[in-house]
Amino acid sequence: MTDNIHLKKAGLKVTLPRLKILTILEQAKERHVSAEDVYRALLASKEEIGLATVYRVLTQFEAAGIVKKHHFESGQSVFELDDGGHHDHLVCIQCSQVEEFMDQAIEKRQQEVAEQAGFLMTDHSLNIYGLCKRCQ
Amino acid sequence: MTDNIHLKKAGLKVTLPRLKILTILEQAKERHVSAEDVYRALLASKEEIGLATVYRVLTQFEAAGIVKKHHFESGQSVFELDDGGHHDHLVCIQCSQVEEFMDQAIEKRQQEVAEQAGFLMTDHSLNIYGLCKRCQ
DNA sequence: ATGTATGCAAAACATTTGCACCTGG
DNA sequence: CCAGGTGCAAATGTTTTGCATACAT
Repeated sequence: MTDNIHLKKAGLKVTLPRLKILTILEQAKERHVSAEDVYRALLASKEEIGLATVYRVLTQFEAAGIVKKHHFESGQSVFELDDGGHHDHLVCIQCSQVEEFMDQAIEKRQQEVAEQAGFLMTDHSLNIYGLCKRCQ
Repeated sequence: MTDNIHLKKAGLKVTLPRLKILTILEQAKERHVSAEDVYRALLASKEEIGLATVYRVLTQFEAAGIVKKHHFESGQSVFELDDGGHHDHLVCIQCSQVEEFMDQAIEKRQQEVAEQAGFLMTDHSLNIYGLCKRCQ
């Protein structure tokens, strides 16, 4: 299975917790999940994996470039599989659902703004908060 | 003094802690400060104000539109006086210094992106992370 | 075998809250 | 005087860590 390769390539031992967590991230209905979400999903599938391990594994995955971590307003961090493509987020303040978008014009202007300020941009995050279609 | 008016207009009693905290926000070298920063500044000026009060007052100030609260990557929230004008942020990942900017083209595109997705935008935050001039 | 991962419980943070006391209008 | 504000300590919610045990290679 391709998951093993993913992990090995990242220099991580192929362990059951890591595989399970990776599977959950791949099969989650919502692409953007919190550590707690992952933990609950593990419990639901009768896995004996501690919350501490979930945090440790997600942190390792982030360092390995397997997932991306975001800090929305909610207080807890959310993770999503990193498919390599950059995008920004629309976050519903009612149902917490997250949609992704990507706008070349904005990306370009950001780069220009950073340059103009003498900043060496390493990263950026743009989140639009509001009510999604269903919550209005 | 204009601070009293600020507070009264917000329906807040003019108390010593509130005045002191407002003064600190106005006189801070760095416009963007954490609750802890404010608390330390109070200690430095020999004020007997608890950290809980700092949080309470800052939260009230936010509700009253006196300050804005931001969640950068750092884990703690930072506050800045709200002068009414919207702007986004350039955050130095080394020295934590924050610069402000505002770009009409980006603002406009954001609005369009939200509309296109059927989102009713209530708020948005754009943060560019990187190394500031001095830290490169 | 052996170095790395894990589970559990405890610690560490940032922030909030309950409650008795104090204070501004 | 008295509603509202404050200080302190304890509670909360999230994330991290120490350590003895279990597991992958």
